[in-house]
Amino acid sequence: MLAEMPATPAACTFGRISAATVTPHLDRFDTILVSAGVVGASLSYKKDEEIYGEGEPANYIYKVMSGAVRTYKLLPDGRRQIDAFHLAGDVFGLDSGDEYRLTAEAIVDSQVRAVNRHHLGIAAETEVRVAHGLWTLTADHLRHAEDHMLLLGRKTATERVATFLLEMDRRLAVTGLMSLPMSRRDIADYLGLTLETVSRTFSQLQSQGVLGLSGARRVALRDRQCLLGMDA
Amino acid sequence: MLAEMPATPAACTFGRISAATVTPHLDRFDTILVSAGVVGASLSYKKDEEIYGEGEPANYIYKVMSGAVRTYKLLPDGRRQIDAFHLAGDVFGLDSGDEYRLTAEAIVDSQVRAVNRHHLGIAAETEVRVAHGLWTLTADHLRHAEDHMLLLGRKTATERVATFLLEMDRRLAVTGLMSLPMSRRDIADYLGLTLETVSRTFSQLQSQGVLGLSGARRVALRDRQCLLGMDA
DNA sequence: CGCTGCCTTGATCCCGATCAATTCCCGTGG
DNA sequence: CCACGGGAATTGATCGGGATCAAGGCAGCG
Repeated sequence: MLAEMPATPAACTFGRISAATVTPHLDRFDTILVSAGVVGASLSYKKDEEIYGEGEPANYIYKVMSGAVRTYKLLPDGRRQIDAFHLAGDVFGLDSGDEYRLTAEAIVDSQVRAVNRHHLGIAAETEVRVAHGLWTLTADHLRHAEDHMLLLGRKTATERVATFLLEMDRRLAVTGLMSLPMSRRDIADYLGLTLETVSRTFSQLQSQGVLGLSGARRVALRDRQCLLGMDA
Repeated sequence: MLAEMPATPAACTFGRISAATVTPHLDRFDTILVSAGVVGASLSYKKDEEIYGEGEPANYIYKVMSGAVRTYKLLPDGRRQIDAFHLAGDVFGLDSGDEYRLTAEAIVDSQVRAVNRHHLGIAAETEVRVAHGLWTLTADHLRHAEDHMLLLGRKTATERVATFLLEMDRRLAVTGLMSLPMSRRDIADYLGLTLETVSRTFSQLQSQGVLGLSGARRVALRDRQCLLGMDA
């Protein structure tokens, strides 16, 4: 088993789920794993550590247990497009095909669960729920990508930021206050903007009272209705 | 059976494949159909006719037999983002979930084959090849979406047009001359540009000798190497 | 042959990018 | 606890690519 682990994980434990950071009930991915009869390995990555690189053999499918992960593509000159942020509970790395089409990096110190793709593939051939579950997860990613293409192709800077804030609010705000794991540059590369434009738009929304900032990463949405209106 | 057909098709025949326009050998989608034991219905749509609308119940999965189809999303004020062009042999409409997330329209008079999603879903539960095939098709769409997000978020106008030309060349150029089914506006809404910018970029590429235009829709790539360089 | 919709081309504008300082946190060590 | 260093964020000034506004041109089709 050890031989098939991704290279140089910061830490590595087997067969034990660190349940504290993910809701205890079985989600769709866990159900797939149970159906497939595989467990996977827990791995830890430090901030900015690469989990896998574009073009590498796609041997694992991952689930975020704690922390946050970005997946992105680069142009030869370094321009970067982040296609998604993956938070606790999210699955990433399920590109079909032999190679990863994106690079994945931990945004902050993160724990992930890595599941061997080959094992899942075998299970999918006999256990329909596994195949169906993997399809559904992929379709969810496609849905997000479709929405994001509309944002990148047609929305204004303010609309992009409003969409981003509502998405993050939905995904990680428990109390109405959210603490963003990602930098302004990450947000910019996700929204197809520059970090300056993101920063300016945040400031503008704050001065309009739509937003509360306590430190750059701590955001409180004060007027969701207004943001929904800006979202277009 | 008739009751489950999409509303008001321009024409409708059953159980017969108009094989002239699609390669005769069984492709991946046909293999799925054979495994699932379903055939589907042939339908014809006129230029600009809607095949399905965003938000409608997603009852069918389609394959283009001849012609071309665009799938897109709209913002409330009419801004449009085309997420993909579907040409002969392509499958579209396989959003998982109950509703279509995009609108599909024929770009030119087109024939499509419609397959009942419910039947496929049932087949997928017993026949693993069906489930696996649907997953793979969805993953292909996701791959395209990932590439397109990079284009929409980070590429310049010239790079976008170069990418588009190479994509169309790959997909529909048999002889080195291709005849585009879509208008400048369609191309613009696909690339996240205005039709004027697309037109200007075409003209510029022609004057550079990279491109040959004989009528707006007939394009010959004279220097693929140069386009590959521009593609970034 | 003419009409109508699509396309091209031109002139100008403006949103977001770029260039350029500060300023603000936040983590670290004293 | 506070002082400090340095990366991250904010803010300002200016630029420019692509959008917008506005005519023509052309081709495909009746």
